[in-house]
Amino acid sequence: MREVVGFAKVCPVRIIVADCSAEYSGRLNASLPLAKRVLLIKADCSVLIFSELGSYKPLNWMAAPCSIREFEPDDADADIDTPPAQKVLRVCSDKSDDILEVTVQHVYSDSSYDLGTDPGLIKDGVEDHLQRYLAQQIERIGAGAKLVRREYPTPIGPVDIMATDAEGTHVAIEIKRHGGIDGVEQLTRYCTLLNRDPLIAPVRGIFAAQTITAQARVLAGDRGFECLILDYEDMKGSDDTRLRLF
Amino acid sequence: MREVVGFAKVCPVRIIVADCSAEYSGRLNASLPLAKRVLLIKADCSVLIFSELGSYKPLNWMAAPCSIREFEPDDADADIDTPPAQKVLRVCSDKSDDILEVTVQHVYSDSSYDLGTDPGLIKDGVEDHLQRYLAQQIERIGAGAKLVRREYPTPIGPVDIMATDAEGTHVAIEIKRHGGIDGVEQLTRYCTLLNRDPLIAPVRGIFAAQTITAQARVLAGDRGFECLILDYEDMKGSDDTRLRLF
DNA sequence: GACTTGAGTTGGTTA
DNA sequence: TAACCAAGTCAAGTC
Repeated sequence: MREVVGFAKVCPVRIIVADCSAEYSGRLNASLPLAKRVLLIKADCSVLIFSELGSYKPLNWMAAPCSIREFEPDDADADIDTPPAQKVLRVCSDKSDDILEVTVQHVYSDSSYDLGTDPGLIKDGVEDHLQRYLAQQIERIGAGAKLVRREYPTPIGPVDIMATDAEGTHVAIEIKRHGGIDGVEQLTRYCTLLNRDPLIAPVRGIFAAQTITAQARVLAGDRGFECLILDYEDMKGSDDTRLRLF
Repeated sequence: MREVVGFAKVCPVRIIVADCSAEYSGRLNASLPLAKRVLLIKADCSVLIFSELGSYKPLNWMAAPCSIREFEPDDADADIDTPPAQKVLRVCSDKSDDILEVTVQHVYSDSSYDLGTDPGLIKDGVEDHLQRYLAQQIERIGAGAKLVRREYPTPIGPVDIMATDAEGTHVAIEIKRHGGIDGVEQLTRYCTLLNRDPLIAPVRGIFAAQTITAQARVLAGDRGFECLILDYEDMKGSDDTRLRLF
């Protein structure tokens, strides 16, 4: 095969529609049989291979930073039985020994565009809001509760919310959008640690989430934690920050 | 705005390069300022918006199943100061009330392709394979070891591999490709539970992975677990399933 | 730079 | 169908 030099320098973004097959070798090996697909080669040389269906995840890809070398077959590669591969893109990761090799058979379209730098996405997250709302509306864990602070620091990471209940007992709250076993484990680690501190012990644990899986609920019960279902819309409706504007 | 009918029926895959802005509203709100980007609209009407950089994840997207309606501005929308939007794509999820609205200002390219169904990806080297090989080659945990079964069921989920060692002591094995603290916690849960059963106790724990983080290693040691590094290529080389073919 | 945690996670398998 | 778990997860924040 003859190497074609300077591939990546043509243009920032290249879109190819072609019959292709691909082999990935790295943390796993993955093989993609010949089919018509969309190849997206971005400015950082990352490569994405898409089919007609499926989510935003490509069938196969190479993440940046990586390098691309392009090969064309010489006559020696010619074979009567199989149509000649028009080109091979060998994409090598710069960080590891991952390799994605794309063999392109027939090209339906190949075009390049300069998009320029992207101003980026502005997000307005939900999990963070759950935490903020519950901190604002801390009596949802029980009348007389008081907020100590959000993101209460410990040596093993911040507790989402630290509060005290009506009796003045400390309450550590772990918040999740969707509560699974992992979240209970996390809360366990915090409570175990906090209960070693005579200034803070005893510490109650509350596992708060919009939804909690059955297994997590059982585990939480086993660990002596209370489960609290959070109704996002309800909390949003009770939000009093709007009132503060007046 | 005037609605353009039948958008999604044009062709399975549509690739648009255009100046566009986008607003997503759903589990969170996300806003994308005007910039030149690549839009990929797949056969299932899912929409992906890419910039020049970043990983395989689009800046913004809508997952299938969803519906697309396309609008064009009428004269009433004309504005002297701002260039007129050429079109608006309103993408609505069929399952939830998620909406992605893409405003397209200037189109550099707009083409469609019929890719056909994809034969799909063939993978090799995922956790399942590690598990299968270790079950086959169970003496990697020590001479005289015997496999009890893979996916050994417990009330809190299946143990990856249950075995016995040369002395007949039960051994619970948790397998990960990359071993972190979570995996050790998982193994801890299993062993704690299993050790309560007088018919099974005592149970040794082995944390087996291709790589194990230093912290997980310390935690595993603290819990009395043995760590075992798995060499996938070596295990694959020792695979005896090929021999069974003869 | 390694590790931890969340994600509009996505995807697959099983009960 | 729902729940659980793995992912070539990715990406952000922290240590």
